[in-house]
This record gives sequence, C-alpha cells and structure tokens, in this order.
Amino acid sequence: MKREKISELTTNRLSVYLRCLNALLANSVATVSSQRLAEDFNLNSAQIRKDLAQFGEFGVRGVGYDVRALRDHLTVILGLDRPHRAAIIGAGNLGSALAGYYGWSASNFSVVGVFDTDPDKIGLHVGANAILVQPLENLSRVVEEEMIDVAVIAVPGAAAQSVLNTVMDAGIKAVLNFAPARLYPRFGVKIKTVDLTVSLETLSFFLARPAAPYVNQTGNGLATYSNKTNGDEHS
Amino acid sequence: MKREKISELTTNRLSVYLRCLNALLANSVATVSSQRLAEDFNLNSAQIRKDLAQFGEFGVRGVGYDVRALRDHLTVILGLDRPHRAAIIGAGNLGSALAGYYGWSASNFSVVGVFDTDPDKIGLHVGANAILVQPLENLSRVVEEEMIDVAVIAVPGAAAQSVLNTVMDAGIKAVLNFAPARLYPRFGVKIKTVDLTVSLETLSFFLARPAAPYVNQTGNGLATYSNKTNGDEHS
DNA sequence: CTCTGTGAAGTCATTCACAGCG
DNA sequence: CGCTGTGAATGACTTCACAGAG
Repeated sequence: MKREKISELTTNRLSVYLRCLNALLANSVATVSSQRLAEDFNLNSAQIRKDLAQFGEFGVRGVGYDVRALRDHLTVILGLDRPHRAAIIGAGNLGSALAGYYGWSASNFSVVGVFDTDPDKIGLHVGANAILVQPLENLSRVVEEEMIDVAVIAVPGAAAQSVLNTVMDAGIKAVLNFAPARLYPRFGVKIKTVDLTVSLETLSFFLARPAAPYVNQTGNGLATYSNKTNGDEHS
Repeated sequence: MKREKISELTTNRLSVYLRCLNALLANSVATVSSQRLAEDFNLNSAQIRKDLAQFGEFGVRGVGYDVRALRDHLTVILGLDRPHRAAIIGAGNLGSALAGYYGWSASNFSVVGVFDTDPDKIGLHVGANAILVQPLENLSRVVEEEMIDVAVIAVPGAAAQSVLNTVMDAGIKAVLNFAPARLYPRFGVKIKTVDLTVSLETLSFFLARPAAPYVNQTGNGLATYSNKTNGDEHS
C-alpha cells in the first residue's frame, strides 16, 4: 500500500465498486475475486486490485475479498459512514426535482435546505418532501445552523459563478454544479460539474457521424467506468 | 487535417468551444486566437488547435479564427444544425424536471414525449410545458411518428437495462442515462451516463480527506474541460 | 494451485516547441 | 512580425505478467 494522491478516476470507480459490492451482498455472496468482479462488471481485474491496494491490503491471496468487509472499508474510505447535509441553490425545475430525488439517502446524504433569489419562489415548498424555499441571504446562517457541507448549484449559467462565490463565502467546500458554465473555485474547494449541454451535444455529434463515430476504447460495450471517458458507453 | 477517430474527450471540448464562441459573438468579438481562447477559458492553446485541426483548417496564420465562421463550423460538426427530438422515459421527479428543462432548445433539441409504465403516472401532464405521459408500450410507434432520435432514461437503476432494451428496440441510437446503473448497449448505440451517485460519493471522498485530497492536474483552478477528469474542478 | 499486489510495458492524451504561412 | 498546424516529448492511466502469500 502506498499513500499517494488518489486520482478522480479512481474515486469514481470506488463508488462503482461499492455499488457492486452492495449488489453482491444483497445476493448473499460472501467472497469475491477481482477476476469475478471484473467479469460481472466489465472492468479490468488488475485495475480493481490496484485501486483497492492504494488504501490497504484488503484481499486474501488465493481467496479474494470478503464482500462485507470490503464494502465497509469502501464506505469509510468514501466518507459515507458519516452523514452529509446538502443545500440546493435554485428552486427551478431541476433544483426542485433534486430536492425530492430519492437517490440522496442511499449515499447517506440529506437535503436540508433550498435557496433562491426569486421572490416568487421564496416561501414555496418544493420537491417530493416539500422543502421550504428560503432567500439566498439566509445561506450562510443556515449552513452553520444545519451543518451543511455540500451545495448543489442548479441556477442558469450566467448566475452560477456569483452563486458559487456566495456558497464558498458560507464555508462550503464541496459543490455539485449543474449550471452549464466554467466555474472558478477557490483553493480547497471541490467542484463537480454535470453539464447536460455537453452531454447532449456529444450525443448529437455521434448521431451526425454514424459511420466512424468514436474510438471504442475497450471493445466490450461497457466502457462506463473502466476507462477515462468517464461515464460514456458505446459499441 | 487527418480523418481519424475522434475521442470523446475531444467532442466534449468541442461543445465547450462552441459555448465560448457564442459568448464571444454575443460580445461582438469577430476574431479570436487559440491563445486568447485558452486564456479566457483556462485551456491549453495547443489542444484547442489540435482539436479543431482534426476537422479542417479553420484558422488563418498570423490572425486567428473568425468567430462566426468557426461557430458555424462547430455547429455543423456537432450536428446541431439539424433539430433533434427526444423522448424521456420515466415521469418521476427527474424525468418531469427534464421535460421542462430550458436547456434543450439552446442545443436544438426538443422533448416530444414522456413515457412511463406506472398507471398512476400515465395520463398526467408533466414539466413546465405540460407534456402528456404515455405508456411505454407506445414508444416504438411514437418514435417513428415523431422522428425521435434520442432517449433519456430517468428510471430507477433496477429498471434501466430493461428500459434501454425497449429504447433500442424502438430504433434509438443515442441515449442519455440518469439511472445509477451500468448499461450494456448494442453495437452502434451510444450511451452517455450521468451518475449522480458517483458524483456525490466522489464529493464525499473529498470531504473525508481534506489534507491530501487529489492530484490537481492543472494547478489553475479550472480543470473542468482541459483534462481527462472531465467535469471536475478542484483547487 | 489460486488469487493478490505490483513493477514494467503499453496505450492514449496533453503539452511543448517550432517550421512555415500570411 | 503573430499565429496556426503538427511532430516530438512528456505525462497519465490502463493492462500485462509474474513473484509470492496462503
């Protein structure tokens, strides 16, 4: 085991491994080899071993990995053993949907506040669990009171950097950004951008050249998490 | 110019370049050098030139690129000169929000149908523009009638592969997937997955190790589109 | 014998650096 | 001159292949 910097590609895969392990656990599988994991999920077995080896020696030679133990280790490594609390900025379509998204709890996240600057939105209750929309000015106070550690930016691109600044001023260090904009974080702040425009336009490019569309980097039809294109599959 | 396979990393950047060019055009900038583009948007100028050179010689030596002409070229290259029509599968929170998302039209997309299998959802009108939710069985017929070429999967992970099969049976070749699941496409079908679970868990990992969190690959605080971590910024 | 952990090799992407055009 | 287009150099990630533990 070496304590080096962990690349984002690795952390993305850790999340996938955790998902796989939970599925195996649900099927009462007690032990799994990197080979078996790789086959089931179209990854390279050496990559799985290398990824895991960065955090410790979890495997048993000749046997494989204990599913539950590895699951627990990954949960701790990913920081999912402690709850996270999120604020959503922007109470439009997307922000409201995210406020009621069922996927948060599986990763030990909860949405504890929705914020907007539009007076027409403030005071509304949005999402499946009807969270109150507060003025953005409240953010800093609520972040402290509610121990919020993650912000989700769901505002138009033009407003995104300004919102990010407000979010950083409130002391938040981790941001999930849905605005189609390049954002400049301060030192020590992590942003993850989900850019639907880029995704759509890449699909459009594919449709525009059906003959020789892409380099298929793996040839196995499931490039999703096994290579650096990061979230894209093609065959 | 060489006619080779184009990597996904390149197409993602093309989309970003197009966005930048539109912004310049809105500011009445007529000509731009790769140097200037690189500075404004924290990219490497050689990479911009290399990306563009794969499709033709658009620049003028000693001068730079004509903003409007390059914009028009990229629009055609990305296939955005022709309209695309999308179906959304899954009328839950996320699917409904996407049906009313304002970002579609900027890329010449329109949402022309929403589908679900839940009898309670069928017949409802969802999203900002109140699109009727139809039974998934209608998909194949509507795809043909409405010339749909893109599908958006917004269903729970467990149902995603089955929905993808239905979508592919209907003849759709490009899919945007929001389900947290690894999907197996058939040959000639392109899938782009937006996995919110992976994004959240990566943020959680960052928060769990504030000391030596990541390799910062560029050091400029805007790694977003300039490197292979693809959508992530950190400083 | 099986399967992990890992150095070495291979593949792919980015950046450098410059020849050459306008 | 300045800037593009591109070979060469560098760097990053993945895969191979095997020593060694159990």
